[in-house]
Amino acid sequence: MSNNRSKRKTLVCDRCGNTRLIHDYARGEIICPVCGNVISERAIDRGPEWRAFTPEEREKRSRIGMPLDRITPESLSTEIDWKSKDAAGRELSLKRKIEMLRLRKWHLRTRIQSSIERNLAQAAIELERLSSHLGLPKVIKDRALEIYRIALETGLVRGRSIESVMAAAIYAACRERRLPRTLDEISRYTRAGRKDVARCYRLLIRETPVKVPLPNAIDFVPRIGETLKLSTRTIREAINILREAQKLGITAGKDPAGLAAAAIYIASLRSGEVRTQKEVAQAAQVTEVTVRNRYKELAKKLKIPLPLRQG
DNA sequence: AAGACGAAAGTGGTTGA
DNA sequence: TCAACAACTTTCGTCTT
Repeated sequence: MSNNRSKRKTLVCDRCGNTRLIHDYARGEIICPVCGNVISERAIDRGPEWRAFTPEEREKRSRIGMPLDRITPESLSTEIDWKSKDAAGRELSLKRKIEMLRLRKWHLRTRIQSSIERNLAQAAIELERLSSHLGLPKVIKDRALEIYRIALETGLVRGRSIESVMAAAIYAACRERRLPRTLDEISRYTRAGRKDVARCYRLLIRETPVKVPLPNAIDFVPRIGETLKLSTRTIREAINILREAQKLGITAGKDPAGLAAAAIYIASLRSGEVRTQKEVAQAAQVTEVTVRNRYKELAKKLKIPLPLRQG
């Protein structure tokens, strides 16, 4: 298939010579679908070279984790005691006593402050690790840290891992900014696992003022379209299909990624930039069957005549 | 040979008693 | 806490191009 969008630099897999490479925007990588080679131009911060399909596998194969933290709060803090004597046991002057009182107060505050700061510092490391895996832009990272801070100040982190709360914060930030990342994608890189992250996320939504708009299939379209290297015209068409579907109210309760995939599939057939169900399904991270079911449904309800042929 | 199709059984999450 | 439930996945045999 010739590439009519020749602006994109043609890359060749250096292992098998394949030229049809898949751009994985989620991880900021270019991947060879033939041999699985990763041709990322960004040499740093690749995803793991292994793939895991079950939590057990993930556990077994993961070699990374949180840095060991031997610096406990106790080992760092000092105390200003309440005796009003100096080191030599002499009584202090009143002026000096008042000063010491102020110092103590300040010191105590600093310690509480610094416990939050320490947690945040740890969380920031985690954020950096996760977002480099996911290729997140700075706005999302900033917002995620903000949300995390809110969670921390609400006391949500206590008893939970920094990792999973941070993952939840990232997920919330992504949805808030309408840059959809699935829970799976985000939790893939955490030790905690999807379920834990989901629980933290729900808690986050319930217990804090952080509000997130409902997931919208249209938000998924650009990313899937990009992955499939579709023209903006086709992408726009897919969005229009979804708008129509939403007007008819047939999108409720359906996986937005599946709907987006179906709309893209239809649009691709219509525009002649044909993609197979398999390709679309892979890009949207749903199965072929779901694409099929959704697109049949959309075609029927929107009265799009079938079968669709290119042209 | 690859893609599309659909049936049937299985899975994980939600809801409501 | 349990069962019912809807949406999605897996698997597989068949049809179409």
